[in-house]
Parts: sequence; C-alpha cells; structure tokens
Amino acid sequence: MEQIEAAPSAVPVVRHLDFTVNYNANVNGVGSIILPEHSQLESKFRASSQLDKLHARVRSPSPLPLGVETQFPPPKSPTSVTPRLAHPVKPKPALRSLMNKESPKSRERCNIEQKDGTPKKQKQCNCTKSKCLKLYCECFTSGSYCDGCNCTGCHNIIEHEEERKVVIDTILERNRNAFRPKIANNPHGATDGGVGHNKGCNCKKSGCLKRYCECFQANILCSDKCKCVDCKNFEGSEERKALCHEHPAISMTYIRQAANAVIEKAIGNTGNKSRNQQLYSGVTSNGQSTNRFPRQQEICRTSDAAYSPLSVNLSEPTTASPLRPSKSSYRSSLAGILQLQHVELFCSQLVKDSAEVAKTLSEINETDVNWAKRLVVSSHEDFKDDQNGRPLSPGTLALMCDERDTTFMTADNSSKVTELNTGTPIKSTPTHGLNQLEVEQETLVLTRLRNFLNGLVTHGRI
DNA sequence: GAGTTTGAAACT
DNA sequence: CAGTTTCAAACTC
Repeated sequence: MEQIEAAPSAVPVVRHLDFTVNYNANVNGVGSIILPEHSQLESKFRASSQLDKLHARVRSPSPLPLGVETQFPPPKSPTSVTPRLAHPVKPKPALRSLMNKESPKSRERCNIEQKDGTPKKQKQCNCTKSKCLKLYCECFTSGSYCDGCNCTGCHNIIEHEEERKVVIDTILERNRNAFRPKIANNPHGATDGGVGHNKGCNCKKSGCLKRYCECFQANILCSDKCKCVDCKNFEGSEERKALCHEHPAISMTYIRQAANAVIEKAIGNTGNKSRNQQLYSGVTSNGQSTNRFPRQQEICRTSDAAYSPLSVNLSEPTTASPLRPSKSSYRSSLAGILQLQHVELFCSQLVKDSAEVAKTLSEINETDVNWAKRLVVSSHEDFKDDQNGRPLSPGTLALMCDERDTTFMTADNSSKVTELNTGTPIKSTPTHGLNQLEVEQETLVLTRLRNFLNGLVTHGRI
C-alpha cells in the first residue's frame, strides 16, 4: 500500500484501512474482491453484496485525510472489544515455562484463536508505571485498549480517551511510524526508517537468540538493518542451527520465509527490491552474514488474521515451542482479500479461455483442453492440505506449481517482470516442444494470469 | 513468586 | 547523535 505523507497532526486519531474486516470468505463462498479488467470475474463478484460494501467503504468519505491510515491502528475493535473501565484484580500469570516449553505467558501474549479461527483474546500487558500510554505498553503500541490486562493505573481505556489521543498525537509527531507493527507487514519494503524491524534490533548480550531480541521473537533473521552485537541469528550460525535442531519450528520459519519470498515475487511485488535482492544473497552492511534467506515478516498475529489464501502457513510440527508463537504465519499484504473462490473462478476462466482458443484455431486438441483442465483439477487438489484437509493457499499453490512445472518459470524472470509491468501480451516461445495451439493457449493463460495478478496488486495497493 | 537480565523507549 | 534512565518483558532461581 502506498504510503502517503503524514497528515497534519491536528487529526487526532487515524485508522487503518482495514481490508480484512468484511472481506473474509462468507458462508456462501462468495468473495469480495475487485478485479480490474476482468469483467466476467468481476461481474460474478458483483453478485455479492460484500463487493458493494467494499465499494461503499472505499468511496465513503473518511474523516481522515487519505494516506494516514497506517499511522495509528485503531483500538482493536472498540465496538466489539469492550474497553476495560476498571482494573479487575487478576491473579498473577502462571510461572513462565522454560525455554523448551511454550509458556502460558507466551500463549497469552499471542492472540489466541478459537477453534473457528476467530479472535478470542488480545494480549495482556502488565504495565505499572507507564499508564499504558507509552510504547512500552504492548496494548497501546498495538492500538488496543487495555482489556483484562494486569496493568495498574491504566489510562489506555476509553475513559481516558482524550488523554490517550493527546499522547498518541505527541508520539506520532515524534515518529509517524511509531504505531506500525514492529514486524511490519509491509510488502513494499521497510525503507522509511520506521520502528521495529524497519530499523532492526539492537541486541548486545542475547546473541539475538532469545526473545529479548525482536527479530528472534518474530522468527526472522537479523538483517543489515540491525545493529546487534555478536549476532547469532543469521543463516549459518552454529548456535542458531543448534536451536533449529532443538526446535524444528525455527527451520520451518525459514522455509516459510523462502516460500513467501517466492510468492511475493510471483505476484510482481516490485516495490521491494531490497528484499528480493536479499533473496539471492548479499553481504550485509555490518558483515553479519551472507546468503541469508530473504527478510520476511513472521508475526504472531493470528487473531486478526483470518485464514487467507495468501498466507503461507506450512504444516508445522505439533510440538509447542516458545520459539515460534502458537501459530505463526506470514500475512501477505493481500491477506483477507483474495479468497479461495476467487482462485476457483480464475481457474474456471482459464479453462474456458483455453477451450475458446482451441475452437478458434479449429484444432481442438483434447490434450490441450485436458491440460487446462488439469490445471483446475490440480488446483483443487492442491487446495487440500494433506495433513488436515484444510485448503492450501494460492500462494502455496503457486509455490508448488513453481516447483512442479519449472517449464513455466525457466525463462528469464526479469523479462517477464517487465512484461507484467508494461501490460504487453506475454509472448510464449515454443521452446518446450509445444504446438501452435498450445502456444496460443499458454499465451492466453499467462496473459490472464498476469492481468489477474496485476488486479490483485492494484487492489492491494489501494 | 521474587529477583535479575535484557533491550526498546524515553529522556537529557 | 550519543549517553543515560525508565520501563516492561523475558528469563532465572
């Protein structure tokens, strides 16, 4: 999403442009995504009242200047999460477990999901001196009111909304990115000098292998943005390897990082050159390591992260680990926007187009049609996770396709990216022994795919 | 549960 | 910008 310059501070509170709220797949399986240049698909989506709601939301005049939506997240559903009005006396949290166990506290800090995946509870702070109106407070930092926390003297409640707004303004004046997620879900890169992992950690004694380190806590490798000393949180680190051996979940993290990088690249995320460049290697400025996996966001933020087809969450070990939040997953910028049914529609369209081309060429070749059909069948099959039957994300699907059919991707990626960006038809080259029909079909399919992805990117940016 | 360690945030 | 203090989470015993 494009970042527009900050609005005058006179605007007291700014809000997220939350695409996720009303855009999860509904029970009818009808999604709500706008796909420019895809009239047929869009017409289907328009059948959904959800789409109208989306239009209404986008068009409706906002009390806030455009572009300030990322400055401060709203209190987590102040309308749905009743702000605390008094401080209930709560028992102290249970004793935290040791490193090799997932502590109750850890689970508590992570947003917990109910069985149906809906948010159950937000993290609870224990602030005593900050009145929960400083960035020390996790609730405040995340834009939430304190609700059921163990804090004392809390002013991060609706009763003190005025004071809260003033403090927010003050903090925003100091740092307009102060309330962004520390592990920012920023698909366009973190080049704005923001907080958290936009600037990296600054650890000195933990070796970045303890949860003191925000990078480690976020299950990501330290980067050249970090200013840490004696960092061991880089690929190739023996210490980290030892931890990975002890906690396989850590290894899974980096697999996810690589997978997500592929996905982001596949959808033409051209705004993050630095991250893509890191994919392939690079000596960091502080010389910590080379040839790392790409930087990627790994957030314990499942409560507000309804299942998204663009969220890669590879099957994970069932063993609980404090090193990975209970259900850590990467959340794409398109999370909550693209739904399973969109991909199904898209695949159906591909089949239709493929058949039409075949007829046009008067060379209906059953093999060719079957090729397209296989695409759909394969897609549907791939949507089923082997382990739990859950659908796999299109991102994962894309990754798997990428692995299966390398003939699709063996051409020069840069040239294809250029084509994607210029809008010119993708030129298929019959270098794989395809006949003319196959070439035409592939051209059409790839062009459709390009337009589809461009639509998604555009939508995501909006 | 109390005390210590740690590093980000805040302050000077 | 650097050094120091404050703070709350992470961690140890």
